[in-house]
Amino acid sequence: MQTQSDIRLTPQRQVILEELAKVKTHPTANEVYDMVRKRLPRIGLGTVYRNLELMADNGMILKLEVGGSQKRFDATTDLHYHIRCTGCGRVDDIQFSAMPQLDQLAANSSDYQVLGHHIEFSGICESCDDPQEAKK
Amino acid sequence: MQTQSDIRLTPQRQVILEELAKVKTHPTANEVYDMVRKRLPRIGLGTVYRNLELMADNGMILKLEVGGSQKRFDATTDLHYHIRCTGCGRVDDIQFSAMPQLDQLAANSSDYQVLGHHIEFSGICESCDDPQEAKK
DNA sequence: CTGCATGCAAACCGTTTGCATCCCC
DNA sequence: GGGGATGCAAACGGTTTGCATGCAG
Repeated sequence: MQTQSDIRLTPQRQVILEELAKVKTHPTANEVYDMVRKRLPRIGLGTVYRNLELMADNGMILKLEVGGSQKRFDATTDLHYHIRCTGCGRVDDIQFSAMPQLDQLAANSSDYQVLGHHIEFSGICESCDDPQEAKK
Repeated sequence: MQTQSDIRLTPQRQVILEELAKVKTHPTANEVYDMVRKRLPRIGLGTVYRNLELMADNGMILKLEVGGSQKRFDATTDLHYHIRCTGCGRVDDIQFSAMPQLDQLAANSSDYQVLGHHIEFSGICESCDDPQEAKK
């Protein structure tokens, strides 16, 4: 919960940030790596992971811990929801207003100190909306 | 989306199911393995994974694709929400009624064929509610 | 000159899979 | 006897980490 005060903006970090901001998808670390590598061919995958993690901790970007085996990253940090295609795994934004009041409900019905929430819808995206692919 | 018609109830499967039903937590595959191993010492981890996966496909149990690196399993299959402790990673149920109407909202504001949703709250559980542990 | 950041490669961890054996129908 | 289920161990994919080098302050 720190601010971005103390993070040095190295070329690598800047490029990661720019490339992430450039896409509306929610790329995995590897996808970010691929995008960034076009501009910085010698960058290491470890650096990408380290910096994505660091920026997420700093609140500069969002780390999405959605279903599926890979984490995804999002340059848009305000509260919004996502939908994941059970066919191909892609993740899109859901365009309706967030419901911060849910946190209150949760706080009332648990012993936790509630910090926030995330809603993840699942469905079939247009490209996968083919009787064949639909399963699994 | 098949029914449990065609699944053979082997001793291993039965024990997995029983042990899972016995706990209110949402154990990871490894935790299930540990519980089951007390009764079936020779069971393999692969068998546990295979059967959890199979039962989830059959709708007999729920596979929770929550945040964090591990999948968790739940013997309660009706729609309900969860809260995950950012300190220790434990997952508890949230006791308020589900909101199936959210799916309609999502359907209206996306090009997906919406299948369902899950809400995951995050917070600090009682045991971790110690200024020291709270971070990270 | 000092420390943080990087590239690289090896390690790690959760999960999946191939295979030989076993057991139930 | 045949097909699925099991135990075991090796492979796998995504992520993390140790380490030597590089670069900025």
